[in-house]
Amino acid sequence: MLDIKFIKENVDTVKAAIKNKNEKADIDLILDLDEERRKTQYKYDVLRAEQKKVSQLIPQLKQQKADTTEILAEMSKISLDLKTISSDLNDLNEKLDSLLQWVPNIPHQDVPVGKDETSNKFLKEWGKKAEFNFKPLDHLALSEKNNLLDLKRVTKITGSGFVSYVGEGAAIERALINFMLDFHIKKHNYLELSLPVIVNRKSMYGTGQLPKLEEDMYLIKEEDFFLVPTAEVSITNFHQNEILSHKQLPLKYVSYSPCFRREAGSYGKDTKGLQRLHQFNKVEMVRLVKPQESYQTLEQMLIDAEDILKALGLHYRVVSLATGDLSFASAKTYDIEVWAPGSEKYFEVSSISNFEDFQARRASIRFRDENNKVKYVHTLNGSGLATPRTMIALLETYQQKDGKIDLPECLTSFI
RNA sequence: GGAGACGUGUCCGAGUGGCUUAAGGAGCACGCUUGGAAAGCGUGUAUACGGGUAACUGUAUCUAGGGUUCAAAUCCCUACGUCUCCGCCA
Repeated sequence: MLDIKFIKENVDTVKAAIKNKNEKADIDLILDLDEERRKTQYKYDVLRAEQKKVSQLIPQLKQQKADTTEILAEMSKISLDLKTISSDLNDLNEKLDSLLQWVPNIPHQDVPVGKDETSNKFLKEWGKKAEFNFKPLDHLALSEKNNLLDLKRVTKITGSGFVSYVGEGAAIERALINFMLDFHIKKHNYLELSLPVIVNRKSMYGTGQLPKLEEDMYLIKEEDFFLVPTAEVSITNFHQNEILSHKQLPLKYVSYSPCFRREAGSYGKDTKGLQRLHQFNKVEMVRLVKPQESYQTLEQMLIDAEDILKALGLHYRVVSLATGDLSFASAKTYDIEVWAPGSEKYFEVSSISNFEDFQARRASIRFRDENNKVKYVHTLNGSGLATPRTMIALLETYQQKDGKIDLPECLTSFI
């Protein structure tokens, strides 16, 4: 959510952001409504002040046995007027609020402008594409050889777009999760949280998944609850509606969770194996920081995620997302893409974003600074990492000629 | 799922329709006092949106949303949450 004052003072910036992010939001209508709301609020305040003043006189008048018929009649009229005005005010607030929900965050000035991922900017890479003296297999062939996954039976339990890890496959996935969690906790000093993966509507608004992505979410109708598409939702909303002390900041959290995505609109895309799933596991990092620290923190979180791939010895590259590829709530995002030699493709395994105060405003997460001023925190999150695609790269990179997988030592100690 | 109790500020806690401008206490901050500390004393202590150069000031917020009333923390309805008991299930 953007501050209405900010919108008012930066109309052109906001309109440009909406256009560059391929969003639709009617800023002119918002400004008109805000003006009207302000006027209505003032009318209400004045009349209400009058009502309170006179109401306080009534008991005195009654005590003096004065005739209050006339004054009561007058007050009755004020009361009615107030009702009308306050219902207008409610309508205006509601309308304004629902429009503001659709205004995306402003991209940071460093973010390349462009309408889709073809404008993403290459930043750096680490390691080299693995080379083989035989023709490397892709992860599907490898998992078949080693019996790591079952992609057929799983459709009986649920349907397509789900995976079952079997035997050593399940062990590898579990090792990955434990390895990553441990790494962030011990080496990067994050605090582990284990939170619900079922959240209410308010939380989904808080982190900005709603209203835009409702179609992409699994909904539990009876309760109006959602399955989280990422642990970011649970972690960030952990502090929903709080005023923290500056002494508590920065907060660094890491959490493992399954993630649920309907992937509506991407049927038939990347359906092969582990590429795109309705349910997958992910280790997620979230930080709440003071505003002046957030961009430095973004760089640190990128390094935290990179460290995992380095430890696993997987070649990757980092790109900075263009405005059109940026998520609704993000001001700046780095994607880490890992190389999978058998598939001969880079796969996105991490997305690290700075939301500045966009989520903090929606979820109302504030802090009292050194001068006792209440300000919004900045929120950031990053995958560290998503397991299925990491698994693809892992299997394909460490395959041997005989089709066996020779896993790096950092993982085998977790198996 | 059934029955009941409860929900007040940072926390505890008073408050059954107007004398509440939410008492009182604790905590916290600052000051006085002290060689230093503690105790004591004094002062301050929410958030949001308006108005004003400012001191200051108007409105809203007692879980949330509705209702009754000239007037609601207080009465009524609904939702949510917490706790207790019962039932059911791990």
